[in-house]
Amino acid sequence: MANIWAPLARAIAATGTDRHVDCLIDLIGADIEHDLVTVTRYSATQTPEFVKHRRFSDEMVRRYLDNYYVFDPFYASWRRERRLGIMPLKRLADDEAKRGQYIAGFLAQSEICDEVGIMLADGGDWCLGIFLDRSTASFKDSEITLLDERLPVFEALHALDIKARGRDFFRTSAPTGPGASPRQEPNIPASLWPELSLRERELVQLILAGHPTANIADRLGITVGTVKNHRRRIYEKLDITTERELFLQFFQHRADR
Amino acid sequence: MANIWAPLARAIAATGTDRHVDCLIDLIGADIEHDLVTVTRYSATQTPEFVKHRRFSDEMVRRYLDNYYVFDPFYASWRRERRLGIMPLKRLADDEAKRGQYIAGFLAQSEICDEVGIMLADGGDWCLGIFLDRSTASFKDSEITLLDERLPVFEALHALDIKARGRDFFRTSAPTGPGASPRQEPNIPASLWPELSLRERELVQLILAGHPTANIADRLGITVGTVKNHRRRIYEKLDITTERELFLQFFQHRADR
DNA sequence: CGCGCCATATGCCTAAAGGCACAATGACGG
DNA sequence: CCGTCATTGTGCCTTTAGGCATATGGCGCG
Repeated sequence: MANIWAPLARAIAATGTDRHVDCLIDLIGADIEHDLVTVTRYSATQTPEFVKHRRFSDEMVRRYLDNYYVFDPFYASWRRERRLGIMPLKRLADDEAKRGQYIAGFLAQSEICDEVGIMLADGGDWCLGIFLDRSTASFKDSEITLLDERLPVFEALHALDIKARGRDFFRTSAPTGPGASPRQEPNIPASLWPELSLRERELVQLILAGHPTANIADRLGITVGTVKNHRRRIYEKLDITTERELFLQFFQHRADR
Repeated sequence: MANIWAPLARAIAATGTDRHVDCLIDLIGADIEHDLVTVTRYSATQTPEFVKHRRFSDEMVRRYLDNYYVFDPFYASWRRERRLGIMPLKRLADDEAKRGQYIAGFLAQSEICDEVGIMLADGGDWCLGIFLDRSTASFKDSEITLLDERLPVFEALHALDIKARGRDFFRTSAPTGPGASPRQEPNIPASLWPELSLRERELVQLILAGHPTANIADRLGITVGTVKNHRRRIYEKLDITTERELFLQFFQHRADR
């Protein structure tokens, strides 16, 4: 336990730098024995990206991206459910045929007998999957519990890294609404207002683009009353009471960058 | 030990925000029993600043700043040695006469029997001192050791906060309350909207700063009707019809720079 | 002197946002 | 199963912004 503090301090200091992922791996694996690590990015709509590995073979990376990702139960889980958190391989209630192929084919060839994924939100419909792998012994429940306890720290570190890098979330095309028709719509970074749900972010995007409530209702196919409800909920979460304060918060965020 | 992870995640997420110091206090005191907390900033050349306290008295704050800081052994240590880290009161190899006065005078009046300082670099010749205080029992060596182990994490968090704020000197002034009271008001460049009169520019400044019509009327000593007239005139000149379009025009002007 | 601009004021009405309460449904986790 | 959250909906009321018209006085300019 005492050897967690140094990797933790390093991971904190490394947010926003190129060392972030490496330090995050060090932290996650600090007192969980493992034989190798793979880091992959999953999207709900695109093929996975292989980010990094430790003690894994480049040949197996190539095979994964060529073929085996199709059978990857973690990837399938992300596409189906978008679930974040600690995910042990043996808990994936996946299609048994696919999981069988993943284990018999890919994992066996990689000499992996068990795997646990740490799925962290990565902006948009992407997640970052950091996988600890074992060659001979399976992960114990106590080890999974340890990772579960520490998950909020991993998530906070990764969120901070995204924020420090200032990546934008929405990329919208040109709007064609009546009234306010700006040439350039405000983009809301993923790191801004993390307490908002996806729907609420959609609402905020339209509000900040200058659309009045009735127009937003039309666009989203909901009633004016529902838009008002969302507005109230958003204002509550952001501790404001008016639309103009929303503009100001956003303006301040932009001014701080 | 399991209850360190939630405050740790919160402290990570709070870096660069107004909540940083509060979350840092929560983290430091998470499983170290204490009765009250004081947070002070020391410079090698200026008088101390009292940043924040928990369960301490405003009267004692006043007395400290009026008089007792002169006898503060932590302050003296900082001025003399600039030493950072975990500093228990009983380890301060200070002038015994001064330490005696601090304990007999200030600490006794505050009903504090022991104190440990966590001294973090704060930019320039300043440090941030977060002090855990006990009223009845002294801090144990094992508790000090625990803080020593965790110090790199506290340091990394605070360094990250400084970096995120982009300031050489960290300043924790009173946070602004909810509502439209921005830290930084929009400035309207002279080249923007040259068709506006001086008075109209004054109005726009206040509108963009988030003030509603009634508030603007009060500030300028005119009636609500007059403010509305000005609004109408401004909107005519800028070929818009609503306040939100004014925000958008301004926002676009800023985005274009 | 007349005109236009600016700043200020009044009155009335409409549209829209905000405030509040309540309700239903589905998904998720303990 | 229960509680929580997100999403959607309804209704009623109040507050505020916007729309429109009119008026007055001061100032500068042709």
